[in-house]
Amino acid sequence: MAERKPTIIDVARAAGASIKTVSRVMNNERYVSAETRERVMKAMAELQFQPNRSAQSLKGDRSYLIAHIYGDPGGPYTGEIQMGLLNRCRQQGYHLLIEEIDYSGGDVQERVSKLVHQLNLDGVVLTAPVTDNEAVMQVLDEAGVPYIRVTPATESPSASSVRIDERAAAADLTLHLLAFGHRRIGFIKGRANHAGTDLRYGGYCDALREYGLEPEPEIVEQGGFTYRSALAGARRLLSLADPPTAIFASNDEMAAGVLSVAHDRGLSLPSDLSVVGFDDIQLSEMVWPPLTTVRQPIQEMADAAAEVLIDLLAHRRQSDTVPPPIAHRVLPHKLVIRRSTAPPAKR
Amino acid sequence: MAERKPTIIDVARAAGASIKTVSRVMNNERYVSAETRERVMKAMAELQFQPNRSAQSLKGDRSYLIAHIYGDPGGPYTGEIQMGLLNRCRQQGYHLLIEEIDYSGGDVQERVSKLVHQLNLDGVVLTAPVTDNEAVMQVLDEAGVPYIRVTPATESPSASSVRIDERAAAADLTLHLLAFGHRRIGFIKGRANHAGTDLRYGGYCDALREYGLEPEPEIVEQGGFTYRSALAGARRLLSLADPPTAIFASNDEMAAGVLSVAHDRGLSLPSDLSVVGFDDIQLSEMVWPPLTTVRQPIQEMADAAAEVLIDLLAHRRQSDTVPPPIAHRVLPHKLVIRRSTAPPAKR
DNA sequence: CTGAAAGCGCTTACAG
DNA sequence: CTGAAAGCGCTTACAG
Repeated sequence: MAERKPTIIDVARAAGASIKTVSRVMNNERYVSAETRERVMKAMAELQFQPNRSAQSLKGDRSYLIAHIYGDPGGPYTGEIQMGLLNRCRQQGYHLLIEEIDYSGGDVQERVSKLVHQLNLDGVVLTAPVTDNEAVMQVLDEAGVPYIRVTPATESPSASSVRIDERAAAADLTLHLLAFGHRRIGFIKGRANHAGTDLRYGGYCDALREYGLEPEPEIVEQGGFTYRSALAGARRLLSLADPPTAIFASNDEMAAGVLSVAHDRGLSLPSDLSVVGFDDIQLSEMVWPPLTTVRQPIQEMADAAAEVLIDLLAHRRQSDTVPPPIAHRVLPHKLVIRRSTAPPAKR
Repeated sequence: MAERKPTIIDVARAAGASIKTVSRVMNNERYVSAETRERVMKAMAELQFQPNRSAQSLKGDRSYLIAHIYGDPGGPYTGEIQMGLLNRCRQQGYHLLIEEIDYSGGDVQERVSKLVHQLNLDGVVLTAPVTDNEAVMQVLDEAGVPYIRVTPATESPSASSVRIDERAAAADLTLHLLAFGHRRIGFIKGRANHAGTDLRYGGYCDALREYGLEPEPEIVEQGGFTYRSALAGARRLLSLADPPTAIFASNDEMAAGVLSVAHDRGLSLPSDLSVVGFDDIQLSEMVWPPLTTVRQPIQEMADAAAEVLIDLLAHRRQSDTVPPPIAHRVLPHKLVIRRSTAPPAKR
């Protein structure tokens, strides 16, 4: 069974210094002579000393724990976000806790409060739709736990955020279809209460108007960001007497749903129907035809979020430095043209 | 900013009891009179008391932290595993930490050791390929941290495991193709050093032999469990003078790759080519045609893993009870027949 | 059934 | 630049 783990006392003894000095070295504080520092470092290495985070957390107030709070269980978006967060956290010695909250449930405040208080969380990353949850933000504000919002509906003056310009991205995608000659472009919306839903629809409308067109409610369907949620809408659109020649689905999973419905009807793609998605998750390459979509740099966004958050935490500990200002980063998106779009076939 | 959080002392004062008594109530220990227990519970509720996990962890030795250690970043399998773990952990008051280890990197031991010692992890869930990593298990054994293995290559007498019978599942899938009349069935293997790779290939061979056939190396390709890794093999198989009438890809992502290659060649599916995958991840419904595959109940496996682990932890704390025996659960798999398989077309 | 004391491994003021 | 003391909020023996 486990040997006794070395403590700061063992290190101090081995280095011939006080525990306070060891603590100083551990925390990279100033005022330790180079010589002493080296002796301590050597002792730490020899003993394979690893500070006990619980003890650090109890008196100090850092836990080295960052939580990702989200409400999109198992989705590919969440997976990619976590990959980005993980990379950055690991580099900086933080650990990542994942907390899915049942967004519809009423226990949201309580769960977040428990998390924060019991675990002494250092910081939190919020993704949609939790990124816009006032109750969650209130708990975090009251507890004084810093957080960063990924893709919030509106930027707040009190918390930093990372996003892409979803409206512009949706417009780019729509313009791509318009440039191909499509004039009747169906649209499938995302989940209500989700920031991206309105922004993407807004970008679609912007682009249509640029071409002197008005969105037609007849070819706009409600979806929910899942594959299944797009099926009914796609069927209705393709059953119209005058069906659209292209369909813009508000994310890639819904676009995959549109493709399935089209295949099922024996349409030949993309000549009979062009389809675009949004996000450029891995799925978009795996369906047939591969999706034209707009790439959100999800991992980079997550990485940037973690970076901003950790930077904030570092400054918090050094009360003599000026805290970094609230920042709202907008990362570049990119139109990715694959084989699911083409000029409309002549009728 | 945050009010001072109530501590056990505040609760004791409010309830007119000692802190030890409060501690007893918190930990559900015996020897507290019903009356006292109730007074304490009431005080805890009124003060919204939430025990500080760092303090509990420092002296006691539970952190309420369970880590999932894996080596398959961002894959859908990992996402579903985590959903299952999360559900169970939440119910039991545990939090889930995710630690992706760069499986090829050499720092595996060190990272796991850090995790365990710094964070006082209560337990660990291992999934493939880490589930078979001797170095990781050694660190955990030495540290005395309980762990459970999901789908290990071989069951060990010292750690519980959860799995499905992959060999039988692969045989079932192959028999399904054989029953349709396919006799030339290509196979794309998974990543080397991954337990599932050999088991799935083994099941394929078992089924062929049941029909008096021998596997032909000419139609067996090496893949790596990713979409891209299947493309080259699929192209080679379909370029043969006598191409297979069906292809068994060792997981769903690779099967999606096979479908893409087939579409690209203008084959009509499934009449020109039947394709099967393995796992039944969400993707399998989203491609065209939807994949015939075998369902691993990934979430249930994760749930069972967390359950077994947490049960173990509970017994550890009560030294007077007999620890639960090492268990190796085999969950049922299920053949899922969709539209990617059909009898071979006449030639 | 209940409680007073000591201590977990660190960090925070406070002195030198 | 360095260190001795106190304390974070709990739990573990140990007494009653």
